[in-house]
Amino acid sequence: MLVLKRVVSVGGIIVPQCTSLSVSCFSASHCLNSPKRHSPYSSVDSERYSSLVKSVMSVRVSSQTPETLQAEDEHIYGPVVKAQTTSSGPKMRGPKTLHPFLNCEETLNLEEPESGQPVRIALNRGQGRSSVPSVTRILQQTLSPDQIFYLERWKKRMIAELGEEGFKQYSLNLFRQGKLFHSAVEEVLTSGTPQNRNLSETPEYPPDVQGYMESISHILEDVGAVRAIESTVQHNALNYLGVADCVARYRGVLCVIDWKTSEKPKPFLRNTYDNPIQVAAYAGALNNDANYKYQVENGLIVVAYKDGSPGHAHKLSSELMLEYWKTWLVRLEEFTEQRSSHA
DNA sequence: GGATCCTTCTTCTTCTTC
Repeated sequence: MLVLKRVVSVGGIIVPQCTSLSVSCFSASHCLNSPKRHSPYSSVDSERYSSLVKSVMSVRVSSQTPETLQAEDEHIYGPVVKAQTTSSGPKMRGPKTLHPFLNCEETLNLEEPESGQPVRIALNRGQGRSSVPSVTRILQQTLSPDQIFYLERWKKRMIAELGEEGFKQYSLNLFRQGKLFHSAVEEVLTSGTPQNRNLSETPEYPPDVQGYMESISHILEDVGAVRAIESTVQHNALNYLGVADCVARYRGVLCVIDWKTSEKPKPFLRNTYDNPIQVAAYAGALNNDANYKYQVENGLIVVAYKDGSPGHAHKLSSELMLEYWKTWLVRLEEFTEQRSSHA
């Protein structure tokens, strides 16, 4: 049975998300090319029924909408300068074909030994890659109008509080902490297996990183068999690339892992916004990149907190990964359309 | 040497009651 879990707005299009997809979908790539067989919702005219679906599926109903909030903000902050929109043609309803998330055609060496140093393929933009867009850029340029609205509102409020310069420093500091945290995680993971990492001798992290590392120490204990770290993945057929944080086993399951720092608690997967799409995009690229001789179906988003409170590990099952992969394909196609209309 | 790239982050209603 299919269960309609929630409704996600993708570039202004309401996409019903389903669970309980057939597991057999992942063993044969042809299944991915015929989603209708598995999801009756994929044939729904989502534009026509979007408001209905939204009102039915929304558990919590707020009297405030982006529209009413915008009117209020305009009153307080002045008129909004709207970004130019590019959608001149008919609204896209989803990708015409679903490219396989897994690459089943190539001979894969699943028996590849997992010991040894993790792979780290550096990003080399010089080798004809300059025109290949990145996962981050694609996600940033295909944010939904709601996402753009809330992000802009947040930014305005922060600037009102901190001033332009204060906000700039605040943002730089968040980025700096994120980078330091990534380096520290990398250092721990390359220092050995969970068993022989010397956890009693706590390494001296920079003060800004100490709390984050404490926050995820219980999660790192379950991460082993690290295969790749900060490694470039490129989907040659779909023409995009990215740098995956980590590929390793979490509680025995091979995952693409993304490490995140956060100021706010993110106890649920839905609190991580586009992060699951990012992870699915990396996994799909890795699965279709000849540099990697194995396939990864699962994902993990690890959220760390500065005050050292227990971090969250959000598991992305292969079923969920496939759902987010489909969402990624929509975003990718939207980006490609944007690009061609600008050319 | 400088410029550019990929990342690093940032959003999710309100204030009604026990």
